[in-house]
Amino acid sequence: MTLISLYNWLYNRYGPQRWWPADTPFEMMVGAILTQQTRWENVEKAIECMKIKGLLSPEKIIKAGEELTECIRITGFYRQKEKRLKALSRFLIEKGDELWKMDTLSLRKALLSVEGVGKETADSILLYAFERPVFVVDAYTLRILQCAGVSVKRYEEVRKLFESSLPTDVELYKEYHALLVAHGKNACSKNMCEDCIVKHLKL
DNA sequence: ACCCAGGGTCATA
DNA sequence: TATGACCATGGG
Repeated sequence: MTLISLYNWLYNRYGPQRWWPADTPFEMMVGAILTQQTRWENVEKAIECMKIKGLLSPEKIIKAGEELTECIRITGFYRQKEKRLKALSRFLIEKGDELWKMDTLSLRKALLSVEGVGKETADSILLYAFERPVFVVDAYTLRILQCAGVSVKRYEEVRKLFESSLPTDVELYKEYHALLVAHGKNACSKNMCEDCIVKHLKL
């Protein structure tokens, strides 16, 4: 059992996921902040609200007040997330187009310097907004590997494990991470390792 | 009533 | 480096 056959197993089980569900790179980045430790369904509501209020741009967000607060309240941690959205917006306005010319490593470092953008959020943005071949590791990824009997290491090591075991393919990375989340939500959430089907796959 | 969600930061040891 | 507290609303 390899990570490639795990992908095939997940794909056969759940089908194509077609992530990230967003119309623009900026919308994707906003979603990445808002979905931290939060159900995606509530993020969708928040983003829809922001669209209706015309707040879905960096320029509007840095100037926004109570309107923005009310839109994102549903996603929880909303005081933090409001600051984070503003920090991200300031960052994007300041850097402008040069971000798209940067090499992936520099871009990753730059993203990590933004308040509220940690490893997973940065890597999500790199993969889904900037289309860079970076494998996104999250809590589900670690848990599923654990369920499957793979000795789980730290974040960076797991990322390198996937990146070195798979062809460097942005579309593959996108689907794979989405599939891991799909399976995680379905059968491998917290304290559900016994029901997590991948443990029977013998990796 | 209780557990958890598509994390990150900060203080502490 | 590695834990733990904290952030906060909403769904099961």
